[in-house]
Amino acid sequence: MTHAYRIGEVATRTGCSPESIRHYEKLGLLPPPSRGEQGYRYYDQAAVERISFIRHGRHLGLDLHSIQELLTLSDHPDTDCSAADDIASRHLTHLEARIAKLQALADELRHVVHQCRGGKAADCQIIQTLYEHHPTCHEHGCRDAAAKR
Amino acid sequence: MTHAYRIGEVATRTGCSPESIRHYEKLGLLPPPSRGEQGYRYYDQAAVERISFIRHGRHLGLDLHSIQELLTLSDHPDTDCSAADDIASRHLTHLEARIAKLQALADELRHVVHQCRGGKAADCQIIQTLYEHHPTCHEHGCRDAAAKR
DNA sequence: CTAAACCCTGTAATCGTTACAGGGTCAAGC
DNA sequence: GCTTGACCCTGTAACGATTACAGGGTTTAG
Repeated sequence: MTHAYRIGEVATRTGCSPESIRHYEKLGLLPPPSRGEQGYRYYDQAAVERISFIRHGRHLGLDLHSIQELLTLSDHPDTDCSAADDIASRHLTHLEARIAKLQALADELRHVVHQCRGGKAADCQIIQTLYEHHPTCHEHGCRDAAAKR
Repeated sequence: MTHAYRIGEVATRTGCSPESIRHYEKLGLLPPPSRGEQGYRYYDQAAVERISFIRHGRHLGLDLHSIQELLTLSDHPDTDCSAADDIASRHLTHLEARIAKLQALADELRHVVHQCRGGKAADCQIIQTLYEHHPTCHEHGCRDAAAKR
């Protein structure tokens, strides 16, 4: 027996806001649900699971387009699913690149943080660095670049 | 002698697109430059350095609001610059949190990638995981969750 | 003198979500 | 009954930073 949930109930169950659910519908990730006499959306259990699927994908950082592709695969159970693996691998590669980049940024920031406690802005190392920053210089030893000014 | 550059030249020198430069002006990060008879913007060396400053800040992942604050500090050289340190520290903390989160996502993805080579979508572990994903379960050993279906 | 390359303004797109405005519907308590 | 609050509807705009137009004017090189 599959109950009929209104959008607010589904939102609670899935952790998705009603706005997001309507948004997914508009984008075509969700089939249009049945409507009550007053136009309210009514969802069955399958829809709840589909929304959870989307939610979990988002939680993993997948974009809605990738999730759409995965849903399409899921809708055709006889399809070869290596495409799913491709999507996940692609995303993983993308994540790793992003992590590496953020890691590099954090390292750069660590170099300049706590270098100007109590000083004046005119002497601030952080501000100086932004004016004179050379992308190739990541070492502590590069004083000449900072001394040029 | 400070030359007058048109926006395209400045774009080349700073690595910023002309659109971005105009955007920064509209947001108030750049003072309105002087204009030629035909309305062209003309920038001096100080403007080029200011745009480079913005560019470097963006390269570090700072948002334009933080950059705005840093520019204001820089415009008032007698101000105490501990605010600059706060901005950088705040951003570093934010970066580290984001890295940790992405790292966790990457770990989760690594668990599911390469689990369904050549199979059908109906049996795909990736798709199964998205339907049944439990945020608290990060271990390899949690088979019962996957076997419930 | 013409074509390419540049510049101008203003608007809309991107991505996913949130926040409205302006209106309708349903349950509870009085 | 009737009101109050919680819920739902649609449509539009905002967020942040950038990019991509459209539609028009200007400069520069061949």
